[in-house]
Amino acid sequence: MIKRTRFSPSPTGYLHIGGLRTALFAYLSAKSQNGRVILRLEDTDQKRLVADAAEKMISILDWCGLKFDEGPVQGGEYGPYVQSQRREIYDRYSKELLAKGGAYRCFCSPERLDKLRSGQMTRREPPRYDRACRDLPEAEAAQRAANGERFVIRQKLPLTGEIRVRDELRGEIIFSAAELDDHVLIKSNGMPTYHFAVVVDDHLMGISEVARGEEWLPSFPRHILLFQSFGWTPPKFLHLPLILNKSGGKLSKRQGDVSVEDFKNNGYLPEALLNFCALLGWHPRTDNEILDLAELIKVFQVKDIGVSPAVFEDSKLDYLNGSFIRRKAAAELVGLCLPFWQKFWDKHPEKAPAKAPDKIYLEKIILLEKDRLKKLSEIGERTDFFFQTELSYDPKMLIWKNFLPASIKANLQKIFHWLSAVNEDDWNEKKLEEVVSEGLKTDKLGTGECLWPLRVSLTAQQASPGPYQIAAILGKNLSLKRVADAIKKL
RNA sequence: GGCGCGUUCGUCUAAUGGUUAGGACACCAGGCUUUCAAUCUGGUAAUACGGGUUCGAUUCCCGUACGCGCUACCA
Repeated sequence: MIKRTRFSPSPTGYLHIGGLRTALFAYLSAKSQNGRVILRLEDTDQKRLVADAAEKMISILDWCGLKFDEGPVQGGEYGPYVQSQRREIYDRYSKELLAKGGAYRCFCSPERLDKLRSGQMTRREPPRYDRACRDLPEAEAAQRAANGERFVIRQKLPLTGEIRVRDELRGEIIFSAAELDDHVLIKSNGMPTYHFAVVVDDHLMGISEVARGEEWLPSFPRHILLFQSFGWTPPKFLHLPLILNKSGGKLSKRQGDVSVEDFKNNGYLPEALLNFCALLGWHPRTDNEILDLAELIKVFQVKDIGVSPAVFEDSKLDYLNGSFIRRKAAAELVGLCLPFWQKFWDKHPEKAPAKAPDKIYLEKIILLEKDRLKKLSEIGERTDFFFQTELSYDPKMLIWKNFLPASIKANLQKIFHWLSAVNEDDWNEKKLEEVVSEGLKTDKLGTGECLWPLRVSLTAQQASPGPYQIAAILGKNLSLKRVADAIKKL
């Protein structure tokens, strides 16, 4: 039988890193076994819906590279894949459940329930529905409903005994029936709650394995019981450990960037995000941890997932991002960096190039920078000197260690002299290095006292790639102009 | 409060009833280097606590502590 998993977010906000990890594990679990992954939108709480959230969620999942086999956009034979469009289905099955005795109508008013709950709280009792309507005669309940009285449908749970459920990661978990209350399955507006919709949909959509957050563990027995009331075989369940922030708390927007969209805008690659999420609670059998989606699919195994919560700490994410940047070809990186360059130039118009730089020029720059880049968003700042004609900087920057300005000036003058002699056709990294090294040797000059000021004169930066590489890209005219400018400053 | 889940270097994690408790990131030191990266070499650093079981426990059991989750007509 083909494995079918699903990711079913609620479109009440942006996809965050925890959601991405859940999606990824569902995805990997299916894809590592040639299964299918389904995307389903759980929008049964109309009050909490956020405009555009569904669209954004779908597009960011797509950006991440997670391609679903069935879902709201691509359709499929088990649709619709949006719960709010499945009301008739839930209606039908709630009637069936009522008939089977697995549920009952409850006419209690919200006011009564509030009072009940607050009374229980003050008496330090666990807040629980008192099952007032559980034993209403069916004829009476049906009559009241027919009269238009508002009601909800509650699950009729066993009063005693224990409920044994199996989580694929933790093994058997035992709950006491007495701890569970008859929670709402169908709200008074006719919409199902999560508990009902998830069971009906997972069954109807042929889901064979559910990966979801650990926060669902407490309601897990209810779901199993519901499957049983319908006479359905439940799928396998994996409750993934939660992801915590650095201080051990819940991941939240206020703590910084948790939305995948933010990571995208800050220059992270989807490969790195996916790889990082995979490593949160899962580990490969081999020592190689740097894996893109295709590689993850190859080595992923459900049994390698751990059960303890993971703290989200982004230094490793930066490392992975750098690794994936280094893996990319220059041409592709240029395309990826372009929006970030543009953003930088928009913010610093004085540093923007006069005319749009050509692709070849950008590729050369990328080749120099890719080893140094941790995030694509750094590209503008790191490479600004490539696009300006005039550099402004403090002349002190040109000074190497304790050298005197006069001797630095003399060194730059020599370098200027040597470089001037290079033919424009020979102006390349190798030739420049040759010429300067030769000059240093004959004049018995140290490298630091010459190359440092040379590099600063070309870049106006404390840290950058080497001067030969930069000069080669800048060209003879601009390079010499910058050295001349530096000499004037001293 | 009740119920549930969890606890190995700072972080992500591996391993085993007997190991010098392994790897990765970060950090530190060194090599390469004009700088910064990349890269290479090395280093610091962990089994929450208390009881059992056992010849032996980090591993199995119990308890405690701590953390997290749930306790809605939210998901």
